Amino acid sequence: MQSRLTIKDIARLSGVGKSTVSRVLNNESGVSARTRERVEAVMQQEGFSPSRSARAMRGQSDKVVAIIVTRLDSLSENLAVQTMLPSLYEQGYDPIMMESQFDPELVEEHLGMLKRRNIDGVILFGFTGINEKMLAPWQSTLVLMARDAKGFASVCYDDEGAINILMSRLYEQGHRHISFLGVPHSDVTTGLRRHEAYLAFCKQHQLTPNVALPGLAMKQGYEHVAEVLLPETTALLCATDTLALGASKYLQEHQRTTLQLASVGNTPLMKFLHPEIITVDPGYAEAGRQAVLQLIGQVTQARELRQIVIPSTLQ
Amino acid sequence: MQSRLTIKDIARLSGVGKSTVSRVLNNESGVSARTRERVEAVMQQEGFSPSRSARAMRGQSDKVVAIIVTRLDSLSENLAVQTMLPSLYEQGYDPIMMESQFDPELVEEHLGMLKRRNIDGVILFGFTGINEKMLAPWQSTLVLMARDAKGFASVCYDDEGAINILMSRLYEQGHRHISFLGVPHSDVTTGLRRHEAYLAFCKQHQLTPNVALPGLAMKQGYEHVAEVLLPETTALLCATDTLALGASKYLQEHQRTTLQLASVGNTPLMKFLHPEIITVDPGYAEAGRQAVLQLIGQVTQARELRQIVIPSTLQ
DNA sequence: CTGTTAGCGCGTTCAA
DNA sequence: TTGAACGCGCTAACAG
Repeated sequence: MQSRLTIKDIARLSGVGKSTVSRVLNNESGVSARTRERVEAVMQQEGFSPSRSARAMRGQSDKVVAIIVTRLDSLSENLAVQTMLPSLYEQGYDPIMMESQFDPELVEEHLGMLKRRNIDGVILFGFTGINEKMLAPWQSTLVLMARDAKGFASVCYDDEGAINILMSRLYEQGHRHISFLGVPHSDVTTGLRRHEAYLAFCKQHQLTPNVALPGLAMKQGYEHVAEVLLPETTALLCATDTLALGASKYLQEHQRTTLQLASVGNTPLMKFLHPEIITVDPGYAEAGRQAVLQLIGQVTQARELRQIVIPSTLQ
Repeated sequence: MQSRLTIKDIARLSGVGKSTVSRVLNNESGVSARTRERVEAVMQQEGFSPSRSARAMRGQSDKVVAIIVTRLDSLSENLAVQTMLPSLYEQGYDPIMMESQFDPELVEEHLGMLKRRNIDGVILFGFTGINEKMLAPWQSTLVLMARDAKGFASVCYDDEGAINILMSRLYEQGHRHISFLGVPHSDVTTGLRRHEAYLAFCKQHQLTPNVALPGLAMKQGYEHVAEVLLPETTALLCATDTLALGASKYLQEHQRTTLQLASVGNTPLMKFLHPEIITVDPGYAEAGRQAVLQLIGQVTQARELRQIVIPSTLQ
C-alpha cells in the first residue's frame, strides 16, 4: 500500500513548482500552454488525483451533500434519487444518504450531524411535521423536495396538473361518478393540493365529489376505499401509487374489478402489478435532476433560491 | 457565517496547549483528570467539533464508507441497508450510496471513484457478473453481501436453511407436489444453492421435483410460473419475494388461488399484499448489522475476513 | 503530565 | 509565467 503521490511529486516529476501544479489542477489562468500540457501528461500517466481532505481543509468544500429520504423503500423517492446519484457523481459530489422515517426529530438529529461535518448541501424530502425553524441554518444550502416553503429552494410536483390530467382522461372516457382517495390536509402537497384540484374539477364539470382522506400508507388505502365506493361509482382516483395499490387489493378481493382506477405516480411496481390503472408520471426523474442542478448552483454560484415545479405527463 | 472554532481556540479558552486538547479529543491517556474535565467543559460549552478534513488529512481515515446496492428499489437490500445506516452513524461513519444496476462495469467505475477518494471501506451487494479480480484491491476493506468469495469477508443468507424451513412447513401441511420457481445457476446463492436445497429435500422425502428457473424479476415469475403448474401441484415455493409477487399475479388472474405459496424474503410489501404466503425472513436486518460490524472491525483493527451466515427464521 | 515544534497536501500570497 | 514561503486544523515526536 504505497502512499499516494502528492502535487509535490507531480511537481518534481514534471520539473515545475508545486504551485504551478496547483494552478493546472484548478484550471487557473497564468500557465503557459506548454507547461500545462506537460504537467497534465504527468498527472495522467501517474494516475494522480488530489487529496480531497487536503483540499477540503484548505477552505474549499469537501464536495459532500446529503440526501434525506423519508424511507429508503419509498417508490417515488427512489425514482428521484436514482437520477440524483449520477448527476452528483458527474459533478464530483459524494452523496450520503439518510432516512427520516417521517420523524422530524430524526431530521433534526441528522442535520446536526451534517452541520458538524461541514457538509455542502442537503436535499430533503419533505413531509408533514418538518419544522421550518430547524431548517433555517440551511436556508442557502438546502433543496426541499415535494414541498415548498418560503425562503427555501424547492422542487415540487405539479399536483394540480396531475389531478387535472387524470380527471380529464376519466371524464373523456365517460365517467361521471369519480371518487377520490387521498391524504389528509396536514400534508399540504399530496394531501391538500390534490384534494382541492379534485374538488375544483368536480365543481367545474358538475360532478358530485366523493372523498376519503385516510393517509399515505398502502394499508390505509385498503381499509378506507370502501367508504368511497357508492353503487354508482365507476372510477376511482388515488392521490398516490401506494394508495392505489392498497385500494386495488381491496377491489380485487371484493370483485369490484370493473372500476377504473387512476393514480398519480408511475412506479415500476405499479406498472407491473396493475398496468390497467391510468397513471400520470409526476416527473420523478426530472425532479431529481433539477434538485441536483439547483443545489449545486446554490452552493457554488450563490444562485437564487428557485421554487421549481415539474410538469406531469400522462402515461 | 463565522468560521468554526479549532483546537487552537479551545486551547486558548481553556488555558492549555493544542496537543492537550488533541489528547482529550482522542481519549488518549496522559492527561490529568482535572485538565481533561476543564477542556471537555469548554468543548461542550462552545459546541466544538473537530474538522473532519483536517483529521482525515493527518493520516487517519476520513470515516467514509460506500454502500453499493444493486438497485435502490430492491426490497430486500433496502431492509439490510436500513439497519446499516444507523449503525454507521453511531460509529461516526458517513455512508455514501451507489447503485450498480447489476452492471459489473458500473461497479468498476464506482470503485474507481472510491479509490480516488481514499474511502475507508465498501459494502457491496453481490450479483452475477461481478469480477473478483476487480475487487482484489479492496480485499481487506470490502464486505460482500449475499454472496461469498474466497479471500473476502461476506455476509450471506442461509439459503439452504431457508428452503428447508419452507419445504418442511409445506410438507407438514400435507403438500406432496411442491413446485419450485427460482433463478438460474449463474446466480450462485439465490440460484444454485436454493435450487439444490429444494432438490435435496425432494430426494430425501421422495417428492418429484418440478422446477423453472426464469430469473430474478417479477415479470419473469409472472411469465414462467405456468411451466411448473401441473394439475397435481398443490404448493409453489419461490426463491424470492419478487418472484412470488410475479407468480401471485398470474395465479390470481388465472383463478389458481387454492395453491399454497411460500417464499424466501419477508418484505413489508409482500406481507401486505399477500399475507397468506408462507415466508421465511432471511435476516436482512441482522445482515446489515453484521456487515457494518465486520467492516468497521476490518478497517480499524484488521480483524480477520469472516464469512458470516445469517440464520433464517420462519414468519 | 504538559507545551512546543514540525509537518500532512493543498491553495494562496508575494516576489522574482 | 513561475516558484518559494506560509498557513489551514490537526496529530505526533520531542522537550520540559
